[in-house]
Amino acid sequence: MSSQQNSSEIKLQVSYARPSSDTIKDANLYISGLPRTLSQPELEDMFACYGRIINSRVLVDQASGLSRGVAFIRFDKRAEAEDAIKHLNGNTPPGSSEPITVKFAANPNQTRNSQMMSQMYHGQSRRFGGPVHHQAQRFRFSPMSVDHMSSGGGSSGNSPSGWCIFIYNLGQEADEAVLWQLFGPFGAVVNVKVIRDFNTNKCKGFGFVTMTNYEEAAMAIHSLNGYRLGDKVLQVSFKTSKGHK
DNA sequence: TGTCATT
Repeated sequence: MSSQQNSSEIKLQVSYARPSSDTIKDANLYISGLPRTLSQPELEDMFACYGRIINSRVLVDQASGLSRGVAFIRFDKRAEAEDAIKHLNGNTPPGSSEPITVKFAANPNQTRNSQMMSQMYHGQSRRFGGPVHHQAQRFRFSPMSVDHMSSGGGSSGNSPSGWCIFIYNLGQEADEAVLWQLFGPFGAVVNVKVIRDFNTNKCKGFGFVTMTNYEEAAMAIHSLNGYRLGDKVLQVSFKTSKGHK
């Protein structure tokens, strides 16, 4: 009696590794700006007519479990991937308001070089160290009063497990610790991320913070928008999906 | 000055 089969069934696909060759090299695509509602099969449907899809993945935000609107698709051949870029890059999928970006994915092991490079410039990263913390603490709030509109309902930046905040005008040396320091005093912070250039590993000037409670997030935004960090003035707002005309 | 996440 086999007891392995319950109500759910998992199928494993096993195959020989494909021999590496130039025609199948660099056939991996990075797609961003996808509708958050798009599932992996739907994604594959969009791309299937340009070639044979070897595999695909939709990135999911760990905190919320929702799609991040970013995906990868590996085609069988590079020419197929190029074709997909030509036809789909900049297109707006039916029912969406936002064009997608389709381009070749960066190779993850390129990161190593740049990370080593950034260690060599270790020298001057303490510029925002000290006073940041107590500046933010001046904006106290009362945590007792904030539970009635915790999540949901809004139209920007919210998700089942938090409110996503966009922070613009971070310095190149900014890191996650700075974001924790800035937003932590305002309430429950679920997650922070500094967006870095893939090649240089320098901060691209912006980042994201997810906070659990709407009122705390709103207070943080109110207080930190316009805040001077190092020699830059931050712009802080709920995350939008890009293009806000 | 300018803006949304690279498995």
